[in-house]
Amino acid sequence: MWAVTDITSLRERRRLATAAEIEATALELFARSGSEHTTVDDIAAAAGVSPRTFFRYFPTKEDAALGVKRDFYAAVSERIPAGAVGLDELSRATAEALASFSAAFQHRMVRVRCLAEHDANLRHRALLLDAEQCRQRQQHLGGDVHARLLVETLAVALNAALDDWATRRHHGEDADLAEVFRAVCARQRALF
Amino acid sequence: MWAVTDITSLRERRRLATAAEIEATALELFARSGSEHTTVDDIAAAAGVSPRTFFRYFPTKEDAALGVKRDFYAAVSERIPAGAVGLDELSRATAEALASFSAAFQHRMVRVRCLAEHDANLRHRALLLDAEQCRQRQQHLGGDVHARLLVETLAVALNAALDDWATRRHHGEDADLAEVFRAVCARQRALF
DNA sequence: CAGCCTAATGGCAGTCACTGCCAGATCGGC
DNA sequence: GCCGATCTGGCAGTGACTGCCATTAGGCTG
Repeated sequence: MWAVTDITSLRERRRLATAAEIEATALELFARSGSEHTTVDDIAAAAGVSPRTFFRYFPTKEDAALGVKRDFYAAVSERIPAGAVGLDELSRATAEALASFSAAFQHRMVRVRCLAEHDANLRHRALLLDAEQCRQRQQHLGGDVHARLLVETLAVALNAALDDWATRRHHGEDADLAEVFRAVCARQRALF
Repeated sequence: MWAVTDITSLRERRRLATAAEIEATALELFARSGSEHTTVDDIAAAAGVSPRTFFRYFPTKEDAALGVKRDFYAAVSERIPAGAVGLDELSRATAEALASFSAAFQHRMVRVRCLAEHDANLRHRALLLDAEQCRQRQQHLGGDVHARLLVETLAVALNAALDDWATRRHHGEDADLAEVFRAVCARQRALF
């Protein structure tokens, strides 16, 4: 048991490389034929691993393409202060997290969002990840109705902003994610 | 080509009866063992139909237990005016729809909500139905960001209210659904 | 009542997602 | 070089879901 082992041991690096290879392959095949007409065997063969190994990395074929979504949640979550209980506070922290994304990461996000837009399987799986994330944050904030409303109401704005932003980006517009999010939050507030 | 044929032709009645039989069976088996450990063959056998026939009535085993959810959407949708574009207006119409439910229907709702609370498969499938419903309403209202925020923000309050209400009911409290919904809407508004 | 069209059902074979199990290869520490 | 832990591949098995075809039952028409 490697006391303070380096994050990049050989095994760790190989694992990450394999996961990345599978993810890239899945994205390419899904973009070509849609997840509906792509089998796990297809992805595994194209990525150079056995189907059995595929399932050691991802629980479903859709998950293989949604790595960026998990990274997104990780990035946002670590920017949110522990004791936040106000919508303003959470929105601001979220916007700051969005503003910190690298160009490469933003590009990955756009790609996957555009893919999911026309792919029901991907959309559904992404929805479950969203819900799971909301559940975790909600319990982290107390688990009562107030926490639920807070987390889910924010999630609505966040997802709407992400889709709006990705669409604009995909159409060539140079939209700023944090700015789009703030604008969407304002529109949501205006509903009341 | 039965010009104004009765809704309850023999065939129609038998179909509805079969669907109801399958739904009741699924609910019972899910309550006993969870959807995870219940196979379609189990449900079909207990309901007295072949597995092949089961899939002619429901696309997945989870759907067999969520009939009340589809009925719920149908009931709420038909009460919502066509040209509604304000949150207040939609909330009020929704509350009125909720107030019109029969005791029997409310009982079905409580039962399924409590079942889904501890059953990940059911919860996930219900989530997809919710999303699909939101999508439809959103497109019905124009399909822009405003429509999306409107529909999904309301859906957050509605689902939170339904779960809160079902929990109270399950604990013996005589909670009024429309009232709980209005209270949750107020709490959501107070977030801003 | 007999005949006929259509809907409903059951069975069967097939695809595919996903899992448990076991055997072989590989890596890292000694 | 040796050993324990990890990674991998293959294989068999379960279960969801579908397409196809033969049989049955409902309901209309002559």
